[in-house]
Amino acid sequence: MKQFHEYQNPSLAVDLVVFGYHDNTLSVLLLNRREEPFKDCWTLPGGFLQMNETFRDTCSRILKTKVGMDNVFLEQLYSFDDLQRDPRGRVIAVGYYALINPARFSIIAGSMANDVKWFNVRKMPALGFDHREIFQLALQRLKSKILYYPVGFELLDELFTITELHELYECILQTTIDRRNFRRKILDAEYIINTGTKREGLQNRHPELYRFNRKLKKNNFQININIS
Amino acid sequence: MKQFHEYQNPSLAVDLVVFGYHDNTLSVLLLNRREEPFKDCWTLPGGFLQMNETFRDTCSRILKTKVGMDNVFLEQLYSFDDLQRDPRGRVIAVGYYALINPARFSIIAGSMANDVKWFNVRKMPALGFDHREIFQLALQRLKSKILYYPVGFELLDELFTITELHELYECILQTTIDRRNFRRKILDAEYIINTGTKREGLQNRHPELYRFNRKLKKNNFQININIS
DNA sequence: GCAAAAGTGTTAACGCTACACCCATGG
DNA sequence: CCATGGGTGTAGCGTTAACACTTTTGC
Repeated sequence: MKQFHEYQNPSLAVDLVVFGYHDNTLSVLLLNRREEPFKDCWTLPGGFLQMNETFRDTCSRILKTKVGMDNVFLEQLYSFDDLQRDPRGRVIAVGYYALINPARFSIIAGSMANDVKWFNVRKMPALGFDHREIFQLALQRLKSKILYYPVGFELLDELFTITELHELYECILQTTIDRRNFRRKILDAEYIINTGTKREGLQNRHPELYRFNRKLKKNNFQININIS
Repeated sequence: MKQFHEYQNPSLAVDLVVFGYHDNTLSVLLLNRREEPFKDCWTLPGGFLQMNETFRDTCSRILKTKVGMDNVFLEQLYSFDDLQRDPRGRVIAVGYYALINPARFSIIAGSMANDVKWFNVRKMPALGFDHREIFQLALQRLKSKILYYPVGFELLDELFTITELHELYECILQTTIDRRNFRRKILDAEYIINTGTKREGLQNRHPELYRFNRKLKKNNFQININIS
């Protein structure tokens, strides 16, 4: 029998769909490649797995080195194994998506010049490799996840108003949701806690500030959408 | 820069959770290993990915050679990348689950002697590697999938009665579901088509036979469970 | 006719949608 | 005191859960 690592194995990469929410817009972080293949094309940030790394480790390393982010929400999406997906050879990619609050990091089209840029998810450029497929799966996953799991908090500040959370939901789901029904749903589910403080300095009534309830009980949560 | 495949890469394997339904019991196919590691332990069927294969190809090859099955429902579960998950070295496994109708295949504890056996999912033995984790994720996925997608048909015969489908749901979800409400839900969703024929030779009223409607419209399907 | 399972109908309770209304704030 | 958005309440509708009843078959 052959020794274990004498078999030829495909290369293993991680590709990241990094979602950020800012100014009522859901965006994804893209890199403009300097090298072939897909030179000068936009692609998802990604990198190869090293022997002593888990996928999460690789994701963290990429996020840290390429875009200066740390300690973010990460979830595995799917593994992409098409034989032709990388012109350099057999590369299998494990897709992950990350949710980050752009306000926490300073690289909004910053340090890496034109290399790194946020793109509105509704105005995506052509992507290299099979990254469009990965991106679309990530967006779809985010849409369904937010309906039954409190994932939106990763995209907002520590303290937020219900209106801000409401706008986030409308933005991600691309629908209108009744403001008052949304409020009741979210409060009933006990996903958020009233901090007692209010957002000051607005022209009108100061809304109450909430934070995410990390000790939530059960999955008694289901946003229903009104399509109109 | 190094050539592409000179990097050392982890080995890539596929592990399969093969579900079968028979006699009102949901079962999983396990193999008793002849070799180290985990010699004489029960494990999920699995195998290494070859350079010219997709994961699905690998799954099909394993199903065909190890248990003689062909052309079955397959879905990717998750990729397992713990550094220590295989004592032989770094092996990354992509979990898949399959749904099969045991009646279609003859290897119910057959050709491979004591090697291959169905286990009731409620009475699983200890499993080698991290296979218990993979199995549990598969079972959980099946449970949630069956609530919104007509996946149960893969486990039944071509023609089936509503009662049989109902029993399948109760078995997988481990609850009781009101017979009459279940019938209405399933019929309203138009997931099944009345064939006009009836199951003959029973002691009581002959139930109508249905088959799966492959041209279903939309995801207007949601089984709700009554826990009692 | 009886037992057992299949098929059909009904009702009451609940949850959701679609609203109207009041409140707080700055200008 | 007006404009603007935040906060609260509620009526009506639709869906669902929880049932009872009838039908068909073999013995």
